[in-house]
Amino acid sequence: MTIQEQILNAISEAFDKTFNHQVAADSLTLQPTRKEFEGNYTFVLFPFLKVTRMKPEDSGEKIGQYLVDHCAVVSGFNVVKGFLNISVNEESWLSVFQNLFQKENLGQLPPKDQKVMVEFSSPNTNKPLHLGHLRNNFLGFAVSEILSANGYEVIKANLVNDRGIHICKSMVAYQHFGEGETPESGGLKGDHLAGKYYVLFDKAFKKEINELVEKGLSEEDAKKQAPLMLEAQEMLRKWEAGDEETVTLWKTMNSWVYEGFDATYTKMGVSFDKYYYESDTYLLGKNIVEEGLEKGVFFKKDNGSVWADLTAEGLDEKLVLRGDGTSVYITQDMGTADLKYEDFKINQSVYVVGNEQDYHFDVLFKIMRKLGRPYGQGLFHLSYGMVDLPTGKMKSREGTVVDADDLMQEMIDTAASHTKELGKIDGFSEEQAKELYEMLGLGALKYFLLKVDPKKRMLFNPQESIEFQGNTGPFIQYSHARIASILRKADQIGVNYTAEGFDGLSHIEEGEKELIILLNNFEKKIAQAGEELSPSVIAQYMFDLAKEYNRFYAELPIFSEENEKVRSFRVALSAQVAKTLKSGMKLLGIKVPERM
RNA sequence: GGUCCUGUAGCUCAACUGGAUAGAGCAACUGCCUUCUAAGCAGUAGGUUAAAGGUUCGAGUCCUUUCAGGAUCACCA
Repeated sequence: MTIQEQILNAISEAFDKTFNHQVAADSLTLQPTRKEFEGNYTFVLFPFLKVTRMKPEDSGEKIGQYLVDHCAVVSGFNVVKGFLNISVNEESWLSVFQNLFQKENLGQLPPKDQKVMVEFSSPNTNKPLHLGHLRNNFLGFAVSEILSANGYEVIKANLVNDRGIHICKSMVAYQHFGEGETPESGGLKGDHLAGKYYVLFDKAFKKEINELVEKGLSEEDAKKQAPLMLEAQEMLRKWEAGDEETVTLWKTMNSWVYEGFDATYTKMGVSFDKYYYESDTYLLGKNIVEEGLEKGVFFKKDNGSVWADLTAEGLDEKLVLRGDGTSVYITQDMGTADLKYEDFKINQSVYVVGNEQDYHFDVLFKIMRKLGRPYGQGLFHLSYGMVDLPTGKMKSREGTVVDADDLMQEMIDTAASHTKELGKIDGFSEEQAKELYEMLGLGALKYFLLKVDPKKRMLFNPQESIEFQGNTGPFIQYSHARIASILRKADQIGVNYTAEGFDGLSHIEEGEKELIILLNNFEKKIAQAGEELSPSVIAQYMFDLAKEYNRFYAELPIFSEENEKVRSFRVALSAQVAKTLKSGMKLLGIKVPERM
């Protein structure tokens, strides 16, 4: 039983014995006592004044006294207005720490016997990844790690958008302007090469439009009649018909792109268990349209188009199949949802997709539920806000994007120059130094993108946004490296920091108590982050813990402490903080160094 | 126009889901390296939580209205 549970049980008892009022312990809550008051946990009395029929102060006195008399963990209390502040004795905190310290699999909650698929990344194969994708990938990866720590079996899935008109645009431009360029001959990563032709298409296309407009066409007509656009549409038809030359070009260019993506994913530290390709799935879902018609979930209009009527759910009518019998986006999403279930028998499915598709997923999920899918209640859209630049929104066609590869490299370079400036790499081999720069650069970037509540849009200023001080990844990494250094020294001079080493310790300092309380919250935070699908919960916790540790580090001596038990305890406490930091940062996909 | 999201210190974000005097970081200023890593620690300053009503013992949090920013409402993806 945890300390909180013990206190709550005793409070419940107090109500029974003192006020003859029955209230279940698990319906009561404690909150951490604010720093400016004495105590560890606070019980708010206001809701119970009707029961006690006393002033708040007197009610608090009664309950507080009962706790001191009957609850072994409570050492004292005070009442301020309607707040009962409860102090827990030091032995209890020590035993909490003993338990934590000896716990195996720290940060791994018991198996839930549930499978969840997390779909994220989902790139288009006509251009390289950019800053927005970084937020998506880091979020998806972190959420996967967090769910896994919560005891779910997690399948990380990447649904690659490898077909369609936008892919054909790159292909058409390549045919016109490519002159047989390859990634090798051009010295260009494959995804960047495809992106180059996508941009070239747009340029040439705009030029054609202008020419047509000068000849007197409306802009709308010009867009439809521009030869390049007609070519792209023709290429899409050929691709769908399986035209050999088209398919060969498509395969070639996509294989270049995948090589490029692989390199980017490797650098990001992101991986997938399952790839889906839209070229395989884009025809799925038509059978569901039939099924929906039979079940009366969909209806057919005069021109043959099929619709879902969601007006009763507060939404509009939604097209699910065109009049000519061809699919729309949501048709294939319905099919893919079924496919995922058939492949893995998943209980839950998380879609990490930007908030511009909120409505789409609202519709999709409502449809799947109306169709009675067994996984219907387990569908979640992890909707995240866009990343804006100081100059406004990113537009890939206009080249106003922050490229993912470039940005990661910049971060690593900055980390390198910063580290050298501080003179922190004495004794590092070149290899080790390089590894450290990557750790720090990517740690800073990942932490920056993950510490914010996912649903909020965020501003990214390339010059100013990434810091290495304060609430940042490197701050936490630094805290870990500091402790690693302490542990090295402890081993070297032979400090026994096993549980026996500080057994029977009689007193702990305030700062140490604060650390124990924080350490004890780790699994609660993991559970919360899992429920909310929010890595920012973990990020915030990591910062709080590192901050509190650094205070401890500055205030209390370790090796110059003369009492052997106290010294052992402080090393053990440090070791536990390091373990927790490492484990928590892993949930964010961030590595921590032993030295920096 | 309908629907949804967001609005907290100059900037970037918190606030344990309705609790005490709204907290951190950055930027500014002041201290602390002859003891375990100063990418650190301590402190000063910075707020009408966009605005106005309401609900109650209590509201940044819930409700209503207004304002501002964004997204979305295609036989596009």
